Amino acid sequence: MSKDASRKAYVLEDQIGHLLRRANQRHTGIFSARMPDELTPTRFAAMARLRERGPLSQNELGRLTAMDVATIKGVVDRLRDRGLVDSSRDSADARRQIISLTEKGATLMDSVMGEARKISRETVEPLDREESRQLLALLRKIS
Amino acid sequence: MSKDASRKAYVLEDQIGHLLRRANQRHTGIFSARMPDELTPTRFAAMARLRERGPLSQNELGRLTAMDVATIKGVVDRLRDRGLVDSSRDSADARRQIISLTEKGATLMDSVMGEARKISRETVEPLDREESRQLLALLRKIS
DNA sequence: GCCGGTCCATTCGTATGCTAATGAAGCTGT
DNA sequence: ACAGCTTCATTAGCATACGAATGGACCGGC
Repeated sequence: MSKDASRKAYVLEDQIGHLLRRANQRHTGIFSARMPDELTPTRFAAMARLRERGPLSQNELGRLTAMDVATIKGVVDRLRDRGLVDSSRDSADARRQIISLTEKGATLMDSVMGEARKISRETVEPLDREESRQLLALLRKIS
Repeated sequence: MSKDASRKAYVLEDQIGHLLRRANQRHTGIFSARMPDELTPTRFAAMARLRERGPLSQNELGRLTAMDVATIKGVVDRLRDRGLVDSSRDSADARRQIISLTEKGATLMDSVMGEARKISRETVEPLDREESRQLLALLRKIS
């Protein structure tokens, strides 16, 4: 009795954290099914930013993609290993690594933008247009 | 022109994947600020299931917490290292590892359930009651 | 009773993701 | 000019997370 009262119902399925984690799993699953192997959601995000903004310092790229310095470093290293980005010291500020898309990286991004849009749509496919608009708005509020 | 047309506006901030990732970051940040160090969101989820269901095979525990076999193994190993769960071979099925909460684990869970509820509330704190109800419903639909 | 298919756990490799510590470089105020 | 603060990048350590491969155990049908 008192045990039940102190427990109340803690239903994992109703917890925001668990639901966010599952929704994320759904998205990354769809992403990896549709995208070429050398792209992952985080790599794609970094390259999308570079495509949008042009060359950026590694630190700035991390901030603009919500990755901390350690994470963005790993992502950039792996993109460089695959020839999708280049890095060079900033001549004006020797602390900075300037990251830029290579030709190969830019071409790849051009070729997958269509898929990226499909992935976003497929992720919210169980929702109607108004629901998915709402979901984006609500997520934006807690980001 | 044609370049702009082929690109249209691909705004990272409007992509469901990016928003889910950011919302998740928010949640895990709040979680680690409020919970004791030995608990992480995934560990907590596993222990919450054990608390709710009693002893489970490692495989079943993984399914019930949406972790694949490799992930749940690591989580269980670390919980066992900390004395929060025990594991033993199932006498009825020699393939299975039965995972159960230890006394220490059960006591810890009892002591943190209040915090867990606060974490869920704080994660959706920017939303009003109706909005957070909607968010949970929408996320449930895409899980 | 055993063969083939399935299930369970483990291991390996790779990728995010975070904190903390370190060191180099830049910047600011005096 | 230089001391102290801040910024940038790197590294080490730990914890998810997943696919693929392996090997052992179960189970169904024959």
